[in-house]
Amino acid sequence: MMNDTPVKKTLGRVVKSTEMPELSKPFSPMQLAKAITAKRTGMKLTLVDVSQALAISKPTLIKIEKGDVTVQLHNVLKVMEYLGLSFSLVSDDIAHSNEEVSDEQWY
Amino acid sequence: MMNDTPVKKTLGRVVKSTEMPELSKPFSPMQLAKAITAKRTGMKLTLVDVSQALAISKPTLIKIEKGDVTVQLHNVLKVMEYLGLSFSLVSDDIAHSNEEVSDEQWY
DNA sequence: ATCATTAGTCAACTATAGTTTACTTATACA
DNA sequence: TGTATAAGTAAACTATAGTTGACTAATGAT
Repeated sequence: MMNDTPVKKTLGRVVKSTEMPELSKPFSPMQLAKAITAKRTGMKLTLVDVSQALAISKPTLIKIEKGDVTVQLHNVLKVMEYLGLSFSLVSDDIAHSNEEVSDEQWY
Repeated sequence: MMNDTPVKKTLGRVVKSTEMPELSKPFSPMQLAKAITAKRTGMKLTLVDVSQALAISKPTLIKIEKGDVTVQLHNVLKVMEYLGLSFSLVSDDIAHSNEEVSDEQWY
């Protein structure tokens, strides 16, 4: 199954651009990792590009893109912001569903 | 403005339950921190409760609940999972908006 | 087949996150 | 107001994430 698409690079070079994972699926460190790699390659940036721009070492960046969670939240957030990725918080509220729908009258 | 609501604790004790932040607003470390505290207090768990359950020290937990980002992603995720919180990935796609809306016919 | 360029690994070192223990402050209840 | 419980802080120590520099492995172009 062909999962990668070649994309033109700045200097006229072609690089494998890894595919963006399904953002709708439940969050996992690997999903995050893949999204980061996909974004970076899609933006035609090398590990060194990002590494230099954010003052993060290449090995650390690689850890992040491998889904290693033993990294500082700080570093992950820096990378995400730089690449235009963000989180959204999801709470397992176990449905307040019906009772106490609101203080407001809605009908 | 009254921002906290007292809630019955397991041993018949009343504790300030901090309010859940707006999950719809843009993500920030502080939003995450507040959501975690809100969840924990809402579940009537003490810092020590969580700290022991997850084998994370109290100081580290406090760092997390203060929005300090110099903590391991690993620890943040453990706490979130335990409390029933999760992330959802958001990508600033800079609108593919119009062109190539979909492969499918939708009208 | 060779040459750039990028990705990924490794080892030694440095920086700092995380732990433990103890203490202080705040909160709720009697 | 005193007491129990929880939150938060501080310091010394330990564990480990992160860095640097050099090296190897892929990948794509010519």
